[in-house]
Formats: sequence, structure tokens, C-alpha cells
Amino acid sequence: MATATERLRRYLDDELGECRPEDVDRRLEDLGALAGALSEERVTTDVAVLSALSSETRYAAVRVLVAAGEELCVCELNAVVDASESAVSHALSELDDAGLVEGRTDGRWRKYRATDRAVALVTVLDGATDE
Amino acid sequence: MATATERLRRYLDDELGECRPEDVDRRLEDLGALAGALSEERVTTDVAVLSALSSETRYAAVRVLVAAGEELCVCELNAVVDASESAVSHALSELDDAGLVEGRTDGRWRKYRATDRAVALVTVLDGATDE
DNA sequence: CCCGTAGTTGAACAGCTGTTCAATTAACCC
DNA sequence: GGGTTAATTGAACAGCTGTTCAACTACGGG
Repeated sequence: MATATERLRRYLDDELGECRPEDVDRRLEDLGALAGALSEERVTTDVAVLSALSSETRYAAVRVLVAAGEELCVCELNAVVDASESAVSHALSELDDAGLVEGRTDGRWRKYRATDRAVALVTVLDGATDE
Repeated sequence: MATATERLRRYLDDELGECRPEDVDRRLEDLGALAGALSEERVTTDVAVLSALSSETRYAAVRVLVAAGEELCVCELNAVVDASESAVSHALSELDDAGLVEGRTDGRWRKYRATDRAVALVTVLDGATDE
């Protein structure tokens, strides 16, 4: 880590023309603030959400639910998602854990809907909110 | 797949009270349209982007770049991202492949910035666009 | 040209992951 | 209560992944 700080000092020296120890300290502080702007817990949560979507089966399931705009029955997802029934069930379970879908039981049918967060993420991936 | 259609038929029967073969066909068509709204290529691309962010090292690097709002030198990232220099390099390379960062060489320094897409995704994860 | 620096990249490896298979659970109907 | 249906879940396994290590490439200065 000392070498990382050394290199940063040389970089600032290069950029600023001259570099005092306090310049390095300040820069490290500024950079640390950027990294520290979100908690470790938040990083873990966000990465869990992103991981939940980084599989074609789970992503497809979420896409269908978002496109539907309302809850769908698991048997409907099984009919259109290109994966086995068991794989779809695993996918829905993990999406539920990640807070991207919400499920409810209706008799022996089970229905899922996309959460607002899933909608927001999918919308961004579509580029609809590019501004 | 025949059993999936059979179950869908029973579901529609249950939901609609009665179910004709053309009802099943129509529903399958509607569901298929939801799934088919985006191309296979697009699914692959989106999943690649999401996968690129589903690692704490890559996610942290992108978060810092987004928070910085401007390009940072690799040595600056090395100073704040909690990973080895080599791991950070691998991370940046994959993020670049996924279109989430853009790099340029400045002498022997190498600098990266977050792309608009990365900014949009991170913003959504923050909930800033929840509406 | 040589040396040192900045950063990248490939291979190895430990650990992780998604699907399959089979068992299981819960609900409904007779 | 038994049988069937709807869906879930755990374990196994093949394949994938992130970090480390070491080698490499490119650039700048003397």
C-alpha cells in the first residue's frame, strides 16, 4: 500500500508540477471520500442485486414480468422462459431474495410481480432514462 | 413443453372459468410477445453489463469513477479500491469490455472515466430515479 | 539503448454458480 | 385420507469466475 501512495505522489507531482506531502494526503482524502460515499453494506446489497440479474434465466424472468406490468403465474413464466421448471423456480427464489420480484400464493397457483426496483433497473438498461 | 402448455390451459380454465384452445394460443402469443420484446442479442448484452458489475472490485471501481464525475488515473483507483493492482487492472479491462468505463493513455499514466450507462445504472441503484 | 516505471495480461487455482435430478411441501378435489 | 397438481428446494456436478503470481508491453528519462 505504501507503493500505491508513492505512485500517487509521483502522479500528483507530475500533474501539479510540484507535490508536497499534504497534497498527497488531501488527494487521498478526496479519493477516500469518493469510495466511502456508500457503506460496505450498501455495496454488498447492490452487488447482490446485480448478481441476481447476471444470469440469462433470471434476467429473462424479470424482463417478462416488467414487460407484463402485472403479476404472472409461475406456469406462465414456465411457458415462455427458456429454462426448465426447476431452473425457473430457483431463479424466482433468488430474485425474490434480491428484492426484484414479489410472490404470493393464490390457491395452488403462485404468482410473481416485478418490484419497482426491477422496473427501474430494466428501464435504465433499455436506455429510456439516458439524459 | 407440452406439459407446460397443459398446465397453462388448466390455469386459464381456472382463471377464465372456461378455456378454449384459442384462448390458450392467444395467451401464449401474448406471453411470447412479452418475452420476445427484446432480441436474444440484447439479453446477452444486458446480462454482460450486469455481470460486469456483479463483483465488488468492479463495482467499487465504477462507483468511485461515477462519484468522481471525471476521469481518474489508475494509480488513484489503486489507492482507494480495496484490491491488488492486478485485480484492479483485470476489473478495469472487463468494465471496458462491458462499455461501463472508457480509458485513455496519457504518457505512461492510464486514465479511466465512467460512461453514461454506468452513471445511469449506479444512479438507479441509489434509488435516485425511483418514481 | 538501458533502466525504471506504469499498467496489463495469461495461466493456475480455489471457490463459486446454474442446471439437473429427485425428493419434498402445500393446496385442492374426491 | 389419498391422489394429483403446482411449485420448491437440496445436493451433485460440470463449468465458470476472481485473485494471485509472474511475465509482459509500452512509455519516459538519462
